[in-house]
Amino acid sequence: MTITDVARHAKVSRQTVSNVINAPELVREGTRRRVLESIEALGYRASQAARQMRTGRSRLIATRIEPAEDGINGTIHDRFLHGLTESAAGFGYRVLLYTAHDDQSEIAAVDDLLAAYEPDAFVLTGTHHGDVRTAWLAERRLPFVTFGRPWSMPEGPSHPWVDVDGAAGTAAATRHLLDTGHRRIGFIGWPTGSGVGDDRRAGWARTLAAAGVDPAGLDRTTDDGVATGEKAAGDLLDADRPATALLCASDSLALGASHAALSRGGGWRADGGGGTPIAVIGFDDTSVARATGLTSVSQPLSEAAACCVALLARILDGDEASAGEDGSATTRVLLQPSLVRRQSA
Amino acid sequence: MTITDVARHAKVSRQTVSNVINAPELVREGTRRRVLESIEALGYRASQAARQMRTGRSRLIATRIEPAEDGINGTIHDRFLHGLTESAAGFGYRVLLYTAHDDQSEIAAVDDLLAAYEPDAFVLTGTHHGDVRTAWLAERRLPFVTFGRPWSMPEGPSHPWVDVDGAAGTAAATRHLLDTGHRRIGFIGWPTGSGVGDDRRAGWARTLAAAGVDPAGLDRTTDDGVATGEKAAGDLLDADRPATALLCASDSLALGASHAALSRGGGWRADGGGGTPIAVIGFDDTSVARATGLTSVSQPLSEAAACCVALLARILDGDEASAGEDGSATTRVLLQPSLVRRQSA
DNA sequence: TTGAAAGCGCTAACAT
DNA sequence: ATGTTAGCGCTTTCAA
Repeated sequence: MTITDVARHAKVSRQTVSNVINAPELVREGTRRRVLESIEALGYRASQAARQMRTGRSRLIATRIEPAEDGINGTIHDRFLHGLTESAAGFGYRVLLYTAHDDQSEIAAVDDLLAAYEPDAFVLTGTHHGDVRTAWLAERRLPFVTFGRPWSMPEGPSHPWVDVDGAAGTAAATRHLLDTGHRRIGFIGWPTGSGVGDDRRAGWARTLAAAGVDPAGLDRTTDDGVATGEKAAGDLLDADRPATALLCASDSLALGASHAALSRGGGWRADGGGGTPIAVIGFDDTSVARATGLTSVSQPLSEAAACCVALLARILDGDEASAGEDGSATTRVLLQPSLVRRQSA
Repeated sequence: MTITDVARHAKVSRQTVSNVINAPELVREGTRRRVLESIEALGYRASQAARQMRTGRSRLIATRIEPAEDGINGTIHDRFLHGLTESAAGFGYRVLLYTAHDDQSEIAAVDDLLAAYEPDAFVLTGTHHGDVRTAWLAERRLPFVTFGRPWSMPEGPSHPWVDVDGAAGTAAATRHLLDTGHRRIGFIGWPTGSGVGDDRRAGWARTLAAAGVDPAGLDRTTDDGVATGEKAAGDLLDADRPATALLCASDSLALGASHAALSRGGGWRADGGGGTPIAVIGFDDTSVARATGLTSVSQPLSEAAACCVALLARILDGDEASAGEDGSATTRVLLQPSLVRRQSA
């Protein structure tokens, strides 16, 4: 089933069929309809390989699939990937997967892919300080978008990115806790330097400051995990001036925190028990949060994925009309997360 | 960077370079080394598109990415996908994604993909009774493997598949509970007819039978979910002859069950409280199980993915030598799950 | 063992 | 508005 078959069926030349597909305005109405009917009748679809040879475009977007590392937080990558695949299809692109375990091996994987499959663009996730991947891609003038801000851009021209405003998320969560009457709102986050983590902490800190609450002794730093979260929460709850609410940088930490609250008789699951229950809020709205009734900050992942694809489509399919003055005006998207309220806060 | 550049660099004809890559035994040692050096030096890799035009092989494996539906159990698909991508790369294949929301739309997606990208094979997940996808693919003689048994094959020739022996998993879990002294071991599973669910229930039932334990009043059927699991577990725990252990068809159900146990003071998290704690075991060893200390039956997902790829590679790269008498001897793989013991049982 | 010729299906440039 | 020509990079004959 080739373009020649269609041409024969529609009694036109091969080229006319090609024109109907790629430059319909060049073909007379009647001819076009006849060709389209033939295409329909024969169920023809252009071979991507042949097309790629000619045009140099593969209509493939490559992205890395992560090992679902930590388990709880890994699930968000899954949702992002699904959104990406769906949105890409809408623009006539397909998603090609590769694996890697660090920046360097990802560069190697990208290089490999490039030579063989020539993906038109890349979507990078998990940007971090000192990310060498973006520079590598930028140097080679390869089209790409990151899901995640460039956390350490030494000035210079940036690249297109989509991200979720984590600080706004924790700020909203903190505000909610303040509104519920809490003053001693603890924060359990990751060690300084992680970009994402610092951002989330910042939203909490600035909201507390704006409300005139002293954050002294309310900030805890720990690696991600349920056990570490439980320990840090224990710290905050057993302090001289104990926290009454715990905001966490991840659902893993929050799950641990709610265990700590529970074992001290102040958890939201400990029905009754006297006094206001200890509030706990997580981040990412993972399956665990949904399943356990944990209030959590939710990232609009499908939307983020859709933005990534839209950005790429604009770059690749060169919609000149929408390019800003400097061409970079709308290549940065910061999406707002939302607080999903459940039983825990 | 084409094969011509390499030929020039190595001072041989284009064809010889191609032979070095595709039929090394035809090329004299010295020439081959020289060509390989040129390939290395230039960083050449064959264009997949051009190769595909000639050979009709895309070295692409297509699979569906699911919407991470239920949340908790969806994460296993993620892990499978990662394994698939990694294993495929080992055989020189890449994984191409598509989405669909039911059998019919999946067939449409596959059909679409086929015409444009010509993937060499498909990996189908989530087989079920009355699955129309496999028949569709088989009719067209398209290479594919399913992760999941054909649950309703009306005799006839089957297709290659890889699955995990769910019954063996629940059997092992039941045996473990029996060994720990439990006799009243309840099972909370999905409504009859789901293949996977029936299988898991069967392992429990036959192990109880083998131990001479009467299963009367110990079997509960409910849709998947945390809330439904909690309710069913409540039923079993509040019965005249209450269950002392709860085996569940999923981690979602198990999570609900452990909540029920907890609220009745018999949960494994209720330290002390007198008497043996109520044991709970889940299925799939998801992040939730890991995070909450839930004992769960673990599926070897990377291995399953590796088997899928290996099966496909054998079919596609036609390793005649390893083909059995009837060619189907080793196209069905049933992997054994393992019980991951944690605090809950 | 190596090289030359042909052609996979498509589209960009040019000719009609 | 439609048709003709050429060639993308590769591999499969076939010839040397």
